[in-house]
Amino acid sequence: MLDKTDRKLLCMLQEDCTKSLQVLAEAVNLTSTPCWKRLRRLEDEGYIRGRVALLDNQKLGLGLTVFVLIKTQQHSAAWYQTFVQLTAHIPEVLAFYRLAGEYDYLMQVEVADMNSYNSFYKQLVKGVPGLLDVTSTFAMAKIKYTTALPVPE
Amino acid sequence: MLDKTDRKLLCMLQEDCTKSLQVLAEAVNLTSTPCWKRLRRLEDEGYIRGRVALLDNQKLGLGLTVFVLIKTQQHSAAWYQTFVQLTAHIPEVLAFYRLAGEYDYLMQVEVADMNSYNSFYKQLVKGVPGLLDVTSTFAMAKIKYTTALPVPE
DNA sequence: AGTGAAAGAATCACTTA
DNA sequence: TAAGTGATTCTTTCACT
Repeated sequence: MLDKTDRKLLCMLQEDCTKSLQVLAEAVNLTSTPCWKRLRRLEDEGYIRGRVALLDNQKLGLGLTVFVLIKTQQHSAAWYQTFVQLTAHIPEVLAFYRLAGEYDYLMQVEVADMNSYNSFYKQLVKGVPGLLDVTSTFAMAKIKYTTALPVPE
Repeated sequence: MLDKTDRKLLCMLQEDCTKSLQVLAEAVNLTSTPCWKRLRRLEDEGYIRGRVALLDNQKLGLGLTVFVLIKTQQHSAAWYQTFVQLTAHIPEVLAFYRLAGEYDYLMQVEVADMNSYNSFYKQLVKGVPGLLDVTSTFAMAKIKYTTALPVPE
């Protein structure tokens, strides 16, 4: 279980994981060793999945975010396998969820422009048979995007 | 502009930013100093937005991902301000996009369970007047979720 | 782009409450 | 069981080549 100190550490690290042990330790009124032991425990127990660098979409020339809503009639395990194989490994697909509701799947796709999206789209509908409805919804503005989860009390 | 070495460094760091300079440098056939200078440049020029720890939803008791599709008739700047103020600062809202198409906004919300989502939902529809259609779509499975952007050639 | 030195941070064995 | 000290080792950073 997590105490208040653990939660504070997790919050700080999901904002910025370059903070040094010293800084983290001071913030929770510890010295570096007990703080380090906590971090290691949080990592070992799986609270921390990893530490990553976040890159800038625009700088990389990725100007277009598309949300793809998909309906299908195929519900066999084999079809699902193929679908996931063909799509989840495409680097432009950042997120991919199976949904409950009107649509069966939601995909977040990051591409350079409409041209690139067109290529992706063709690849998708050609590669995966049995897609009933593929609705592409384009993002006009990114109001918020964070990787920081709400850390409960 | 980015050369092949820069791109490789960016790719490695968006997988795991705890890699030491030595490891990174070896991977791109450099010694640590020139490698470090590149990283600093990539950071200064804004290619790297930050380095963060990724936490585990389940471990934090966040078992429910909801995508909220919103239609509105309000399009004034003032209304938009209020809407964004009231929603973007809610920690359960991880992502929030303005869309082109049938729906006006898409929100990704991470909560513990249906109960918590109910609270969030009530807070949303009470706090923000003029929401025409708020469709909550629940994720059944997370097939893919990555923060790693495709790094172009 | 590289060398080598200096500064800084993480890690650990051991001690204390 | 949790925190602290101090030594060791590993990393980052920088002046200089």
